[in-house]
Amino acid sequence: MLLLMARDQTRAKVHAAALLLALDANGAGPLTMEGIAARAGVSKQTVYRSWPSTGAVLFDALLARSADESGRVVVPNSGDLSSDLLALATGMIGELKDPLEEALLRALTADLQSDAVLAAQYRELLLGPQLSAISTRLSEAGVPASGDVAELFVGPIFYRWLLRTRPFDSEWVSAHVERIIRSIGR
Amino acid sequence: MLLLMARDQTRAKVHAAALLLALDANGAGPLTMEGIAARAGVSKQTVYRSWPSTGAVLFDALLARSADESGRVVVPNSGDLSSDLLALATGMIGELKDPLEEALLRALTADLQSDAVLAAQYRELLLGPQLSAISTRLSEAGVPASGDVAELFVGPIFYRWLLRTRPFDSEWVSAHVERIIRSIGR
Amino acid sequence: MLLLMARDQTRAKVHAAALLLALDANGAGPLTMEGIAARAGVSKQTVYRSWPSTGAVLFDALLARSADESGRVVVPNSGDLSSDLLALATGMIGELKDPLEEALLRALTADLQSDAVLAAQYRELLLGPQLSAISTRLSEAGVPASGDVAELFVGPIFYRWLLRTRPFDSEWVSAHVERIIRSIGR
Amino acid sequence: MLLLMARDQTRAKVHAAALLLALDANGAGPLTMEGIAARAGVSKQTVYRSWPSTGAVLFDALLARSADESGRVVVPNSGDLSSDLLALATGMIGELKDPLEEALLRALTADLQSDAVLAAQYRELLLGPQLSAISTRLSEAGVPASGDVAELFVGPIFYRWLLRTRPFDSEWVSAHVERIIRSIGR
DNA sequence: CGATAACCGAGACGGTACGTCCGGTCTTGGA
DNA sequence: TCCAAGACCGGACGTACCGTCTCGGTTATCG
Repeated sequence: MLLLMARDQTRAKVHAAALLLALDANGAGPLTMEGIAARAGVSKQTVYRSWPSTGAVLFDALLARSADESGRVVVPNSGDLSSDLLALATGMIGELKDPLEEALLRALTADLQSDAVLAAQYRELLLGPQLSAISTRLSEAGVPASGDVAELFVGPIFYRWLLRTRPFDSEWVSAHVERIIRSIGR
Repeated sequence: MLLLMARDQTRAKVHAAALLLALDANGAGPLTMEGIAARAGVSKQTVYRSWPSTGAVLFDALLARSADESGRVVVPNSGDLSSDLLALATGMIGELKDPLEEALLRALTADLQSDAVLAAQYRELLLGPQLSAISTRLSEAGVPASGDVAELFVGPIFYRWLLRTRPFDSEWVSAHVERIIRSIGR
Repeated sequence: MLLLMARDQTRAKVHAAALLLALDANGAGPLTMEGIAARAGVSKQTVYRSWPSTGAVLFDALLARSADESGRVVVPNSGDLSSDLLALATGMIGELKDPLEEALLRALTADLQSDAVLAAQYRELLLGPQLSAISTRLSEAGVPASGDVAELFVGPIFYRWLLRTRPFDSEWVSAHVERIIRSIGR
Repeated sequence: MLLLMARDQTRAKVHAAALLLALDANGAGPLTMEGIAARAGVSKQTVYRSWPSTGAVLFDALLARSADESGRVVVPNSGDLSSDLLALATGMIGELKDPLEEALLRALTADLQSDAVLAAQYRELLLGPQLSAISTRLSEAGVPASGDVAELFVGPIFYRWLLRTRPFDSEWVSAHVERIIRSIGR
């Protein structure tokens, strides 16, 4: 007979509650521990037992999604760097535009500004691997200073998204990739 | 005869208090309206009369600094685009490293994530002009899609600063400028 | 040519505002200086110049009404003590039931509990004369300890009104007067 | 093993604080929720959780005293109505003169003027029973309209106390009882 | 008639208290 | 043994009034 481990069930409920709240309360509601507990039908203490802050809950929910989901954005490697970067950028932007993902990331980004520990974890567990993957793909194409180029590639996308300067359109994406390619200089 | 410009005096006191608090309470203290009022020796209502949130105070303080200070970072125009961009990047990074400026901008950036109105003002009054100035300088040098290139220039700097991926050093800066120049393609 | 003295005009406006506010905000609204000033279309300072508290405004308004109004309840003296007391009680109760008067008196009574100066003025200028008049009428009828009897007459009316134990009806009033007459004992 | 009855303890602390504050801040201090919480060493929210206003706290404290204290003023029944009323009046006046009781009742009476709910509870739970007890005692002595006579007895005492017209002395008390007896008319 | 002072509206200001929300900790009672 | 339920202290929220103050713009007496 299977006894469901209450803890995992609880964990899932809390994650779901955090995602929902981040989604519909984006901008307005500040996403509180109390709110998450209430939405998850769980006592506050249960939430505090496992996570120290709303940011930690969000981060954990994000990690869980990464693990679950097989459809994570992955750096393609077809041999043609230009088309691979285009596909990658399109994938990243698609993810950033997904309402749930967007709400989650914006809420989390706000928390990162005032939580150094969380920020470090974010860099190590999410950002780092992503940048490394891109950097590795560039290295394989013989690009020098591949880490810096990876940042050149990702930076403007992040900048546009975070500060909402202008919406993403496909012309911009392809022009951006072309500029990256040119910047490599052979 | 002394004419007290009561309002301006108050405004200055609040600005000063916000700057100080953003400075030494960076990370730890969450910069509260109550705290600002107390530090400024001013009643809470006086703060609320003029600003709806801590973010608004910070933003206003930042604007006041921009107006006051003649030493704002300005886009140089020596005729040599490469050296001008290098000077500009160095200036921007210097500003981002200034403890006071840094504390201010980080606190403000956190607030921007959950305050759409403030975010819009920030884009229009601070970011926009900066990007425009860079874009104009690029146009004068005959660079096409100068707005996009300006973002390509600024984006990675902002990315590194916000996510603290790696510190800025002079090698990176000059390599970054070179990549930008190459990306223009002719 | 008659030049209206601005001050009296102001005084009248403030009185009117206080009466209106006491009337419709009875129970709910706590009758504030700020509210009175706003309702009177007068600056706060103008109110404070002439009265130290809301209670003082109410009291002054009440005094002004007493002076103005010729129809004040007065102790009748027809020679028949019994019918005179009945007329007096009926008049007093009628006044207490008048919505404006009632609102005014209840608001004022509440203030009296926490303002000793105001309470003393109230006793001396309003209550005292009323009790004295009744006492005098009783004396003229040869009633001993007329002051105490006056209180015996007034006390239960006030008690019923203030604590709202039961509504006044005419049977009670005449029975009350009969009891007072009997209590005199010759 | 110690089981802390947390709630009751809190309740007691709040009651004690309210009594103390009503006592020494009588007249001057307006008895605030914040003050009660501070004096009780309790958070504001804890006070608001259980009572909606200072009046409610006072009323509850008064009720608790009534329940505790065996020495409540009680209507005596020796068979001699006159001496029983005298004892009763003396007891009531003694209680009204007790500084703690007086402070409590005056503060509460002020609140009653602007809180209809509280006023109703006061009538039903404290005044009503008192008047009923007196009325019952009068009925047993064959007094007609005993409820009205009870009010005739209590009204002037309350009137003197509330408006502080004159201090109570024993001559007045016995004269008052005599007048009540005479008013019954056989 | 034009100066001069008093009065007034408007409302900023330093405060105190309001009543609410949330952060974290701790206790209790039922499963 | 675990956990929901929720009381509890603390602190910030944003608002309402308090009573004081300065500011301009009328009035209305007086030189």
